[in-house]
Amino acid sequence: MIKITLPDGSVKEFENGSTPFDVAMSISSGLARNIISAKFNGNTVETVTPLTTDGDLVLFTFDSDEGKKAFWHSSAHVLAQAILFFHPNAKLTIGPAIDSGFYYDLDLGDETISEKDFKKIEDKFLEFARGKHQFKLREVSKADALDFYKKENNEYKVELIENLTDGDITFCDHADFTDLCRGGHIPNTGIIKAVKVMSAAGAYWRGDENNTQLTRIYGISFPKQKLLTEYLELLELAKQRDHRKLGKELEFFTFSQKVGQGLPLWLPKGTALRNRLEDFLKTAQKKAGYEMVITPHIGQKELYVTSGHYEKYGEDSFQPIKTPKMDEEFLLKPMNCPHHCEIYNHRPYSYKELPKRFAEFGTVYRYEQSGELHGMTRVRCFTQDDAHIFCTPDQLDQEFKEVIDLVLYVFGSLGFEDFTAQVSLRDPEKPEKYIGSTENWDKAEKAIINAAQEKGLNYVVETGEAAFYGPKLDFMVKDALGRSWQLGTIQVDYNLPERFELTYKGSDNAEHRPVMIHRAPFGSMERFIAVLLEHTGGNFPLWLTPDQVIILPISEKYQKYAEKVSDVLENSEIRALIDDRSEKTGRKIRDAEVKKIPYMIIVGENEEGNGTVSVRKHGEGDKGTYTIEDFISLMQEEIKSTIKQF
RNA sequence: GCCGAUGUAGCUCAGCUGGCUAGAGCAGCUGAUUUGUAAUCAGCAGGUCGUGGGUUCGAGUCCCUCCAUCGGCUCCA
Repeated sequence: MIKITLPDGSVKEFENGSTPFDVAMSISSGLARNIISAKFNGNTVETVTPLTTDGDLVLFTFDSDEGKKAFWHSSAHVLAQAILFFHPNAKLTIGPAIDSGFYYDLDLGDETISEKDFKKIEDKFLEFARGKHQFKLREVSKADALDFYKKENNEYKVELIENLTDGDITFCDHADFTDLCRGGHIPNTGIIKAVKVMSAAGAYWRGDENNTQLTRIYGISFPKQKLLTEYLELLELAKQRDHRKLGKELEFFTFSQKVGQGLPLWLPKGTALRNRLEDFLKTAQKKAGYEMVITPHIGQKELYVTSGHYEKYGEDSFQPIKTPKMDEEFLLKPMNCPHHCEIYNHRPYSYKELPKRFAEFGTVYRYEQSGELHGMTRVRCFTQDDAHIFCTPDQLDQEFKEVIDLVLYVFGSLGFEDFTAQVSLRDPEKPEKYIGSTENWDKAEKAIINAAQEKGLNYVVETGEAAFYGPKLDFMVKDALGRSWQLGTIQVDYNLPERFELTYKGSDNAEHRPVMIHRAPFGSMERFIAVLLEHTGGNFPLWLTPDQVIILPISEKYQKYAEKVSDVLENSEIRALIDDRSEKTGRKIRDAEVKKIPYMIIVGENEEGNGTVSVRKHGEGDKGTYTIEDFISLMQEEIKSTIKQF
């Protein structure tokens, strides 16, 4: 007999060799029907794996993340089986579960799969699924495994197996399909009731663009048709919050083929909102001891040779601007730091003057690959809410922590509670990707991790994600479709002070090197506003929204009164419009609702007579009648409650 | 840059396997209407069908080039 401990702490005895399925059966047959995966002593096991020791067992249904993972990973096997049916010569590579669904990467040789083929693949998938084939894991020796895939001429699997240790290799079979796999499957294919092939894309083998490009097929599957329908409806809903759609509808920004790819044009309403955001940060930064600076949009090539950017990116960026003078070349600035270093360098500093904090809403130009451009979240011209802090090594910890506070204040004020803090370190295997000494990198990485820990941030560490000049602490937020974008960023840099020979005079009367912190709480105005649009669906906090109130006179007769109300609001710094079209009130309300204007004020005979306004709130409807003064206090209260002081 | 898809009026879309002067709704303009909590009515105007080339008696429709956009990959100072 073995003792199995369940998550609720209860311990039960079972025959040696019982499976997670047997355990589930002993609890209820309903649970047994629904369990699709299990963890034994922390390791993922199949529901049919015999348990031979005492231990902790967790059972998973589709409702848990682990259950979904097993479900989708198993679905990837069936997907590969269905694709092989139509493309028998395709070579399998890998097929993992992802956050929503799964994919399988295959080398199709000369064949292709496009959207037209999805339906038949789905049909074949479901046909195989209905066969209720069991997933059976079996151990294979390294030699046999290599032999199997060498016979199939599958160099990808051979490469994978060569990196595995003998005795640790398993194949998974279901029906006539076999795949190299370490396990984590659902009991049988019959549980998969619904599948949707989402898209086909190219993906490089092992994520390296020098390798063959494989065909990646994305799919998602569910144990019930209804869940698939709901998922697809959710996707449709998410599309309604797409910043590209909302940005167009709300007239925030546009693009022009004539101006050029990835070069956004900010329209008046978008500009108004952006300026308001900039003012919000300027106020906080002033309190935090920053000083604003302004620098040119171009700089001599020499500037970037000094900074090291030219060597790193010269070939892949906007090419130098020539002048009538021979050998004179300027580059559009891809970042603000070199300019800020030269601002620091304009005079000597005493340690007593540090830290110096130079801030600039600096517009930068980067030649992003054409395939990478994406609405406002990835553009070729954007404005960073940049600042560079020059401090003594002793001040670094404190400064870094204060910057974290500022970023958290900005995120908190705008409702980004659901973010991930990511510490990006260098890849120790690829030192050629980075500039600067190992010693400085060690110091910088340590400083970031310390600060993140002391601030109690819930962070993840990503190796190899550092900038080429230093490690970073990034704040990642997801868009409507769940894609992660880097917004706020804080970076420690020992290299640029070195390269620009920045110094300060210490108390010992000797020259010392300051440490530099790059930081941008928004990241860039473009990306921040894009993600904010997706989060709010265009319904911004009252303080930020371009038009706060629209006044709707019932007819021309009340135009004068509408203007009077507008003037009073304007005197109280409330942004109001008047809809003076000769339309019915219902129409004006509809249009104002579509424009997502937070408050509508209806004025007619009653209001003019009593000096009042009828208030309607966006998305909520009629709020009743207020005196103008009461309405203004109502607005001011709401504005105050949505914006905190730093 | 690579893989797959898309591109018709300011916006959203129709236009079957190539065949009359390319359609609709919204937005716009003109006129009527003077309106009480999500679309008043009528008329008008608006497109060299992304670009350039080709096949054909004939191309929005088929083929190729380029451009842009979308979903991914790689990249992201």
